[in-house]
Amino acid sequence: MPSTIPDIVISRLPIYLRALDRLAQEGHEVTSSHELGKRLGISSAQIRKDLSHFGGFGKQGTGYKIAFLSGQLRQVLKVDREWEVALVGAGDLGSAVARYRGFTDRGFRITHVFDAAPEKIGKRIGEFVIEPISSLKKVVQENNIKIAMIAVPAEEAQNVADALIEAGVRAILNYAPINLKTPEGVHVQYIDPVIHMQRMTYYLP
Amino acid sequence: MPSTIPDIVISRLPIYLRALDRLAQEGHEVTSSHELGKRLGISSAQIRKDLSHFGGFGKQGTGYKIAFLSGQLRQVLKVDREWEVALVGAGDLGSAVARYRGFTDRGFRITHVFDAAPEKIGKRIGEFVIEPISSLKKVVQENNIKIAMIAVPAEEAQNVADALIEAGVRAILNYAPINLKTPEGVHVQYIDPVIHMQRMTYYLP
DNA sequence: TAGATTGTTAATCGATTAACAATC
DNA sequence: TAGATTGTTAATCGATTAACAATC
Repeated sequence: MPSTIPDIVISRLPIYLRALDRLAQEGHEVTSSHELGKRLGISSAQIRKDLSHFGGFGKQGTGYKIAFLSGQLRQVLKVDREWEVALVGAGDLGSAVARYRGFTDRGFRITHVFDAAPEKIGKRIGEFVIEPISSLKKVVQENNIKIAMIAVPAEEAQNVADALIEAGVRAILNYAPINLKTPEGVHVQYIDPVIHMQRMTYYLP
Repeated sequence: MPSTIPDIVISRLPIYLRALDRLAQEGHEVTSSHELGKRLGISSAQIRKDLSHFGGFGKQGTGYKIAFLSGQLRQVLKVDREWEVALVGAGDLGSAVARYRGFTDRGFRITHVFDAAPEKIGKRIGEFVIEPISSLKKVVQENNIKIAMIAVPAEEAQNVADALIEAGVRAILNYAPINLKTPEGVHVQYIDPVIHMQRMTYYLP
C-alpha cells in the first residue's frame, strides 16, 4: 500500500472525498463509481481503479456506502485527524487565508501566524496574534508543526520556505507566485490564481 | 497549431511564463531548456517538446531569448491583452479576491463585483461598488465579459455558474468547493486550498 | 433468480524521456 | 573550429479505458 501508488491517484482522492461529503449532505447513503464519475467528469473505471489501490470498499451489485468510503479515504489521506498549520505572511493575502473558515472540519487548523514586519507583531487577525518571524523556528519545533502555508511576496518565499523546513515542516502550501527549491521528502503545493486564469484564455476565441 | 495540442501542455505554459518573467526580473536575458527545467523540476526535453508545438523559439547553441519567448507565450496563451473579469460573491473570500493586486500585469482586470445579499449592494470593496446579482446578465452581456470568478457558498455556485454561462461567460475560476456541471466549450478551473492540503498529508509520517 | 456493480486484467492510448542530427 | 543547445524522432514508460468474471 505504500510508495507504489502513483501521485496522480493520491491527487484525485481529495476530489472523491469532497464529492462523497457533498452526496452525504444531500442525503444519499450509497453511491456507485458510475454516479461519482458522472458528477466529477471522470470515468467509472478510473474511480474503481483508484480506490482498488487501497482495498475493496464497495459491494458488487450495490456500490459504496458513502459514510464508510468517506471514512476510509480520510484515513488513507491522514485527514482523520486535525493538523496544526503555521501561516507565514499577514498581509492582504495572509489575512484572508487566516480568516478563511473552510479548513476546519476538513483536517486543518491554523494555530500560528507569523510576519516579518515589526509594526504588525502583536496585532490581531481574527483570533490570532501575529508573531515575529524570528520566533518561527522555536514555535514550529515546540509544537511539532509539520504543515505550513506561505503567503509572503515572491522575493521572500524561498527564505521562508528554508526556515520552515529547517524547523521541521514537511508540507507547504505556497501562495507566492514562485517555484520553491526544496529537499527530498518535503512536499509543496502551489496556489496561484493567475496560473489558473492563464490556463483558460488559450481556449477562448 | 489548434486543438491538436494536449491540455497538459497548455497547462504548463503559464508556469514557463511565470519562470521566464522571474528570470527577466533577475536580470537574465537568455535562458535554456536546461536552466528552465532545473528551476521548475521539469526535464529539459519536456520543455523543448512543449514549446515545439508552437514554433521554434530558440537557437541551437545559445538557447532562448527570454523577452522574445515570454512574448510568444503570452501570445499563445492570449494574455498579451487585458481580459475583463466579473467576480461573483463579495463575502470574506470574494472581498479578498477583489482586493488581490496580482491579476493586473498578468492579463486580467476585475471590472465588476456581484453579490446576492441586498444589504451589500452599493457598498464598496476597494474601488468596486457591489452590484446586485439581478443585473449580472445585463452587465456581463453589455461588456462582453467572457471570464468570471465564483466566490459564493457551495450551494449557490452551480446557479451562479448557470447564470454566468447564459450571459456568455466561457471561462470560470471557481473558488467554491464543488464541481460544476458545464456545457461543452466552457472552461472551468478550481481553487480549493483544502484539496491541496489533503494532497500532502498522505505523504507525512 | 435477474440485474447491477464491483475489482481486476489486458489492451489501448498518450505522455515523457532519451538520443541525436542540425546548427548556431 | 569546438562546444552548446535546439527541435524532433523513436523508444519507453505510465496512465486510462474496456471488458468481464465474480458476486451481492
